[in-house]
This record gives sequence, C-alpha cells and structure tokens, in this order.
Amino acid sequence: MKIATFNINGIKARHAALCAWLDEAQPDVALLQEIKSVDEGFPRELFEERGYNVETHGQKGFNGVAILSKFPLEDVSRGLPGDDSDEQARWIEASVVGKRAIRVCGLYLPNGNPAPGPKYDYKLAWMDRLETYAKALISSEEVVVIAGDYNIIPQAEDAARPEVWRQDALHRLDSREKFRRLLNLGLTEAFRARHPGAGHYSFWDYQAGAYDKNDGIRIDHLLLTPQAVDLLEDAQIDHEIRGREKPSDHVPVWVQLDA
DNA sequence: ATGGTGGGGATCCCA
Repeated sequence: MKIATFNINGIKARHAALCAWLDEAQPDVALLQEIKSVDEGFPRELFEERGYNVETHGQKGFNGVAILSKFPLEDVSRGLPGDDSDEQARWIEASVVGKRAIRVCGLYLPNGNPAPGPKYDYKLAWMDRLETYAKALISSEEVVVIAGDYNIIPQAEDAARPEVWRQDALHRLDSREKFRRLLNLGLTEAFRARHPGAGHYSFWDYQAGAYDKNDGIRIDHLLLTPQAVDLLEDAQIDHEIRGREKPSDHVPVWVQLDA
C-alpha cells in the first residue's frame, strides 16, 4: 500500500496539479493538508471518479485536512484529541484495510510563527497533545502511520541554509525537542530512516527563486509505529513536481508498505 | 534595498 502526504496549499488553486499527480503516482492513500476549503466546497467528485473514497475535515479560508483512499475508510475521526475548545481543522484519521489493516492519521501541525508568541505557544501545546495521543496509538500495537505537514525541520541537514531557520518556529529548540520526543516514544520517521544525509527537501518558498536554488527544507514527514516499520518497503519525495505549472510550495512524500 | 510570492477571501490574514 502506497501512502502519501501532500500539503496542497488550497484545493481551489490546486485541483489540476493534484489530479495530475494522483494519475501518475497512483497512491492508495493520500493525506492532504491545507485544503483551505469547507467540506461542502471540496470537489470530491474529482477524486471519486478516480476511484477514491473521500473524507474531509474542512475550515473556511485556512487549514483543513482530507483523506483520499482507494480502499474504504472506516472509523473516521476528526480533530486531535485533548482540547475540545480547539476549532482549527488540523487532524483526521481513519482505518483502511488492504492486505493488512492500517490506521492512517493526517495532520497539519501549527506553523507557530512569529516565535516567541501566542502562535508558538499554540504550536507547542498542540505538540504536547500529539505526544499524548501518539502514546495511545503506539500502545494499540497496530500498524499506524501519522503523517502530514509537521512544520518541523528536525535537524540542520534538513535545511539548505539551517542558520536562517534557527530562530524560526520550524527549527527552534523547543519545537525540535518536542518532535524528537515523538521519535523517542518509538516512532520511526520513514524518509530519514531510508535516506541518511543532507539535501532532501519537501518545501521551497515561493519567494526569491527558492526552488531554482534548491533552497529548501524538509518539514513533511511520515511517522510509523514499530508494526508499520516491519512492513516498510520504500520512502520517497516526489520533488520534481515542484517545478511544474502552478505548484504547491510543498511536494508529496510517500511510503510503500507491504500491507 | 526592510522588499520579495502565493492562496483565500475580503480590502488583510496566513504561510
């Protein structure tokens, strides 16, 4: 089963590029972030006619996440547990059954800038909630994939110019430590596990020709429970689609699981 | 040189 995460930066502006990628890459499951649409405005028929089941957790203007799956989606849940007052649409999860049952969780972690400040505090609090819930997911001993736009540059080698990010919410010590705490629970970051070293990015800013200079950062990740790691066959970044017409500023990252 | 780009939706917020 091929499972991808892709921050599309607005479904209205991206449906053509998204469908072109789906038709080529043929992911079984695509976890989408920043759909920037309410549920009723999401063009689900575009994906249903390609054989995908569609579940969305939308919000007007900002945020919004979705799951596309060629397998039926069961036990769908919206919103990261731990704060009923949080109204931002940043989490959706569901179960898919292929050769094996897999729990897929799609997340859009808060950006957190400017830091320090209330937005950074919200990011850190959201990461604390994620850690609490990740413990429960790990305890289930199921095959679980927790994937999305983490808005975290985990290490210096995950940025072309790490020095310019040191005070940024994506690379500050507090946020990196919280990401590392997730890994230390026993989750494996799939791409890094299979591709050591620098020069692999999933985001390039629209400004200043960042993609042409390969001035990127790696902030989109797939975290696997041990039971999922047992099934891991491949992990890749589809970086070339950043150079196409009307691209998102992010590109898809995916894993192939023997499931 | 205190800008630059892009999406969404409203004349500004977010990234």
